[in-house]
Amino acid sequence: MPPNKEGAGGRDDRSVTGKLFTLLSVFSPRRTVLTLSEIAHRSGLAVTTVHRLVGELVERGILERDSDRRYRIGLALFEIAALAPRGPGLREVALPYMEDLYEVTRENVQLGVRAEDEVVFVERIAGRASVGVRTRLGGRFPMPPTGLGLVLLAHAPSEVRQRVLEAPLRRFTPHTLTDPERVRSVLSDVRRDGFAISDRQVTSDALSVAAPVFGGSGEVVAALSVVLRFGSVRPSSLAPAVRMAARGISRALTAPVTSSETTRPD
Amino acid sequence: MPPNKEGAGGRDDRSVTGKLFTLLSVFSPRRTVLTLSEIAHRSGLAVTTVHRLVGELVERGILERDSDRRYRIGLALFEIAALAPRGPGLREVALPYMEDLYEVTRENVQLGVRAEDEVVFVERIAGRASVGVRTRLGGRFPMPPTGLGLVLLAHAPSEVRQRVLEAPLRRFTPHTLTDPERVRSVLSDVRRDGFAISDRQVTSDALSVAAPVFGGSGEVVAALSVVLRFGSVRPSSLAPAVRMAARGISRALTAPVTSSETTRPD
DNA sequence: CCGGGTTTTCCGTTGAACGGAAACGAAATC
DNA sequence: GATTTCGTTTCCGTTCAACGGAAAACCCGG
Repeated sequence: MPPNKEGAGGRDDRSVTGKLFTLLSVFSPRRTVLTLSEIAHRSGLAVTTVHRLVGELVERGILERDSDRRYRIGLALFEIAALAPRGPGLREVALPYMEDLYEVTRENVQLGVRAEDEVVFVERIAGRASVGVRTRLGGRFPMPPTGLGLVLLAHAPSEVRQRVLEAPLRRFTPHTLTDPERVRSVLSDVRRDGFAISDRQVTSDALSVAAPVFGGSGEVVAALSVVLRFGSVRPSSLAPAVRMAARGISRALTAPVTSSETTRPD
Repeated sequence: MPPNKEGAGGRDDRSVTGKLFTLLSVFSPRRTVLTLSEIAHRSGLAVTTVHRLVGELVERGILERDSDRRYRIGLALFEIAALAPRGPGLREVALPYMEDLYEVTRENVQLGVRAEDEVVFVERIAGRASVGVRTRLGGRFPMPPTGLGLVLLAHAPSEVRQRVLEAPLRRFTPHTLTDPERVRSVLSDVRRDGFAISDRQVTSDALSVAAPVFGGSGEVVAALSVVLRFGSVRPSSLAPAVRMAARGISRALTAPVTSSETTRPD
């Protein structure tokens, strides 16, 4: 068998770092608990190698083993990831505003950022009453069909937009826009209006209203959205509320020139 | 200089895995954004080595670099960590019950698990109105003075209890229990009663009521708590509600023998 | 233009990582 | 309870990726 080329994760398995990464990438929402040989098989790495690496990872709490002796992602990883500025860091400052927005709308409120050419969901507040959304924290989704994605894509560097619109646009419902030119025009509306509406692009019963969150130097660092059942409210009537919340977050992000950002001597 | 021994993170830096881990461990709530040489310095690794490792990590999205060229924890790590069964995985199933508990009490609701000899906070719902709590998601805290910790410690393997109670018990307020024997007796009450009350152990204005969350085989896998302002409500009056919520989570954890747990052929 | 810091490239040396092989263990299957 | 199967772990000789010192490139602020 050729050394790598397939497997599950990244491209280059030569370095230990690469191996570790592909090894960890074998875990997925569908497979959060794996045996040693499953990991080996799916990562395309030698069992022996995986055995050694995985051993070390367990020692450090990056992976965990239960009584069933199988492996899962450990708390240590969670603890480190909690420091990601664009992940939990962002969530931390955004949450109060998201809660307000939720109180006012009683609908799903979502926060997302762009990772490469997709949206990654960073936080969600889901009311019992609200429409079911199939978003998982830390999960990815194509940008064009989601409200969050439209906002992020509208403000992404043009190469990104180029790549995304060149690739075939996946259809989820009869309403999904699949013509790049149509999307392009929507995106320019988004830039003009300061918010995006994605109407039944992912499921036929839901639509979302999204607005950009700005960072210190005016770039869009995230997007905030409300997902609602189709036909419940006139979507554009929610736009001001969503924009307000998003601006609140933007301000909160910009304001704090806290000393914690500053490097201090030991 | 002796090869390792000091530095910031783990014990053994010989292996690449170890280096990577210590390197990442250099990031902390206080220092989420670092320069190359800071990382090198604080991890005790050679600049060259850090340079190479960090380069690879950035390539894979584990670390990120902004326009300021400094390094921070990246989204890729967040995405992987989102799969941790004891982290976001647990949170996912617990959240609805936590929300119910919050609706009923309008107080801070917290979820935590044990990592080695400390509590790690996995989720928190904080109302505007509720007492300020100084807990950070993914943050650690000693067990004895917190409600969550008392529950976790009460049901931890006896070696853990031994270790924790042998070590000096840190005092936070005049009320903090520092006598191991007193704590031992509290712990046995916790086991008997099925809930714990931590009265002004961390701050003089707050106390918490906590209950255990059980996993499939009857072990305690997490703890749930409500933090309230001292003097507001009779704490024991909340115990039933907290226990109910915790049991709800336990049931939800046990019930789903979903096919996603099962390994299926490719 | 100079001098501190940091970041990056270069490259010869070496030991950590590698992985085949085989022993070991656990749990179905007969 | 004997046999097969599948997963895990130990062992060990080979080799190449990782290492890190040195020096160049870069980036300020003075």
